[in-house]
Amino acid sequence: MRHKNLAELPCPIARTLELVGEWWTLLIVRDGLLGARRFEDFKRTGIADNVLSARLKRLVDQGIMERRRYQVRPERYEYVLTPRGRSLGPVIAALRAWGQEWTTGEDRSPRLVHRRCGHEVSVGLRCERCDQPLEAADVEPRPQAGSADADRRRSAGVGEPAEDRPPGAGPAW
Amino acid sequence: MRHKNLAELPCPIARTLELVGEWWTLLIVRDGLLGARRFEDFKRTGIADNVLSARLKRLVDQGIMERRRYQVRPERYEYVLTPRGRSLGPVIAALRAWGQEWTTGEDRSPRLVHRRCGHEVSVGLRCERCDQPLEAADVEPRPQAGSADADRRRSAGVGEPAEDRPPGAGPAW
DNA sequence: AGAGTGGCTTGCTTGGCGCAAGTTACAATC
DNA sequence: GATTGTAACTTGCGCCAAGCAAGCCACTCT
Repeated sequence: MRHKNLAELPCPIARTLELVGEWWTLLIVRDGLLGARRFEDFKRTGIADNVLSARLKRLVDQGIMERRRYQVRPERYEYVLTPRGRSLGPVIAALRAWGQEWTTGEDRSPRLVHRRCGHEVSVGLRCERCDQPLEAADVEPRPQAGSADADRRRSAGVGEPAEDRPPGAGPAW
Repeated sequence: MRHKNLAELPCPIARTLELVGEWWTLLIVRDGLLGARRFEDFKRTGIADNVLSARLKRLVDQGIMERRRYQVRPERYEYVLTPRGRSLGPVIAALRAWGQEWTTGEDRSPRLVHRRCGHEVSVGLRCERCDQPLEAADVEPRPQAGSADADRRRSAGVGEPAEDRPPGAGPAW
């Protein structure tokens, strides 16, 4: 039996994970962002050949990477991120930031710097109107009008701390 | 044979994925951020009982969630994110943003809004010095001094487009 | 007494992953 | 011209993880 198909859930996060949530996939995207192009480049992370082969194939099918021939005799191919793939940058940056803050271990990964000023770059939440960086505490979820979730929340009181729940029981967001 | 242990790689992204990269785990964190607390809440996404049970156990062991008793007879437990878990917010937000831009399908997921002004929130890269939102193209990777990667790059010319590589062959970052 | 609830566990089956070895089509070296 | 090397794969094997269904336990409710 295969993995359950997350793409059928009415949620963009689940759909994204369906495409890139398999073991190794986001590390391949990371390497792609850092300039890896060839099978051997990606293998260096420690992924098994057959798995790498399957992942690259799937990423190409999904339009996240592009397979291009860089040599004719013998035929050799390399893999580069498409715009769709490159726009996973913030996901990778967010994973990286969390790992740096909350895990310990060697860190030989390249810093990400602003090309113009050389200063280190961070990821974060931002309000487009206020044009300000936000903390998680400044943010709250708001069910979409007409969604099943909104209905459920209205009738069950989820989202508003309910009486039978301990204090601080509201959503973290 | 189990999954290979990504935590041994000298990379904060790999270490993060070792902790939350398993199938379903980030959807559980998503639900936690949105206020889910009980086994039944998390099950609603469609995850199998035994898998959910294993994931929650692991998240608790890792300090990402906390198991607390909310009722004595019969004993009932619920799961809430710790600060460590809540700070995965930007990861979830980045996955969500990518899914909204690059996948199609129903979207019943709650919007994330700025608590004060009600305006929708986005995630993105930011230079702390320039205090400006950045595009992926404004960002470049810079190997850490003394890292094995820096050495490899110097000798192999990775990072600087090499002559035997097609145009546009530098890192996307 | 019987049904329902919530948080589990157990057993079964399929398939994903790691590992090692083989394959193809060449180029380079002895 | 025979061997060695290289890059991108594929194949085969064994174990473990995920999905599914069922059962369990300690209650409460009808």
